Amino acid sequence: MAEPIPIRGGKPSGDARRPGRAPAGPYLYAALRDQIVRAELAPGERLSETELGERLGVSRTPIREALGRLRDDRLVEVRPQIGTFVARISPAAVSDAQFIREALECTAVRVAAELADVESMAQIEENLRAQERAIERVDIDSWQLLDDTFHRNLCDLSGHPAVWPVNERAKSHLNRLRRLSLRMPDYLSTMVGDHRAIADAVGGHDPDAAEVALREHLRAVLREVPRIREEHPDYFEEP
Amino acid sequence: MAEPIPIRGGKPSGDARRPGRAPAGPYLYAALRDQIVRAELAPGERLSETELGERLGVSRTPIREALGRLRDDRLVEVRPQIGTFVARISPAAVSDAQFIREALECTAVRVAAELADVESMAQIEENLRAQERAIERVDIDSWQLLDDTFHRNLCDLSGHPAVWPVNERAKSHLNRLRRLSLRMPDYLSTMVGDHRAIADAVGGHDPDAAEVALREHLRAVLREVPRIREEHPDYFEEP
DNA sequence: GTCCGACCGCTTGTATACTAGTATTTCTCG
DNA sequence: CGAGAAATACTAGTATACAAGCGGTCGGAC
Repeated sequence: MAEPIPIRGGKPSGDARRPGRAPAGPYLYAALRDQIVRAELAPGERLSETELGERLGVSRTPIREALGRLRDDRLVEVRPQIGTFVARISPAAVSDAQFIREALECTAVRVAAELADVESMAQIEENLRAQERAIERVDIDSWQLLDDTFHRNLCDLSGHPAVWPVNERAKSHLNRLRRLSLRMPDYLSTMVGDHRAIADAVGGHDPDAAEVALREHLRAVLREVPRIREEHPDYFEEP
Repeated sequence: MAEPIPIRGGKPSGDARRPGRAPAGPYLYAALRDQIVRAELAPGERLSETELGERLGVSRTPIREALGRLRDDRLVEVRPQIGTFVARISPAAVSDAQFIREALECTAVRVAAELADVESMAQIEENLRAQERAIERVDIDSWQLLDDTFHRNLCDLSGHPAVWPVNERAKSHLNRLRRLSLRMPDYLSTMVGDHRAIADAVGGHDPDAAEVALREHLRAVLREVPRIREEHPDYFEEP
């Protein structure tokens, strides 16, 4: 697992300190969530607060705060007195997350298509070019960040910045699948092609076309589920 | 404020114990959220973890857990070393919450209208009758619970039970306004009339009519905002 | 050989203590 | 009398200790 996170109040590990000495909870939450999404903490794996604290160089208290949020996100399951377990991927939870994601992002993209101005489209264009550069470098990590930024920018273009945080947490299960999808050949090029189609519809002020393109794009990951399940049956809940 | 909450581990206050001795955090979260929604904890009011713990008969730890979730819901703002403040109602947050609520509930009701069967409609009918009885008794608390159940049942009818918890947390700001709306004469009768129109469209398997009726219904509370703001200007953020 | 009870090791939930930061109040000096 | 500095009181964040519960193991009895 990761080396101890340098944060305020934690036992010194080397002299590395996080700039600004921000509270540890949010940082730990992001770090643990990322490890779960990347399957570095495998579905079904048993965690303990004490052990996580020792590994990350902090006491149980900020670990508990982070795990509390992960429990809210349904990424871990806490069983009192037994332990904390990385949640397995539930087909029902995936279906629910997909429903929420489509409802939020497709509604937002319609409004974005109505409101899009030159400045917003320039920002989206820049993001698309960065995605293409990341693919040329086969830099999957960068591409994934840019992918998220693309979708976030569209949501924010609706004028409702609170949509993205809600969407992001609701789609945690999908993020796990998306991460597992990335190793398919030509997958990223297909994704960027979809992104360009969506951007063209938004820039052309066509809400219907934007929604259709986005909905189709969002469903791509679901088509990967059977293959992912075949490669990683232990990642999934029993049906 | 409320008398101490009987929970596991807390200092005994009388001998009342909650059945099953469940953890305190979720209970405190619900209690504090309810007090914020009811404006019993006024917007802008300064809380401290120590004081809340003393009032509620528990240590700071479960209070912190509850406040962490309330912070996620944007119902409180935590300023380290200064205090925790009940969030004022932000017009932008209200607008965002309304957007999310419409996106989720209107998408869900369309699916519900397609899937509704006799058993589901019977459950919704029973809820509507209970709403009418609550209005006859002028029992606003019961009605509000039934109102939530009505909307929840519609969401659940989409086959995606995860929608409601996401929606419920996202619309916390709207709940505050809904609570403040209830004292209008004839408001509840209008609400139940809307509910019946929605139910009729769902039962009639008419997704378009169900969405239109629900969207109009959901927007009713926004029309109350100017009056609420006039009566309680201190509840709102500066524009 | 099987079953049951006791014990141990681990867990989470909560209480308490410590630390660092912030704001307010009080005191001193010009 | 006002301004600035120092002291004080409060806060949240984190570390640590204690309590209760759960599951597994081992030993004794049948």
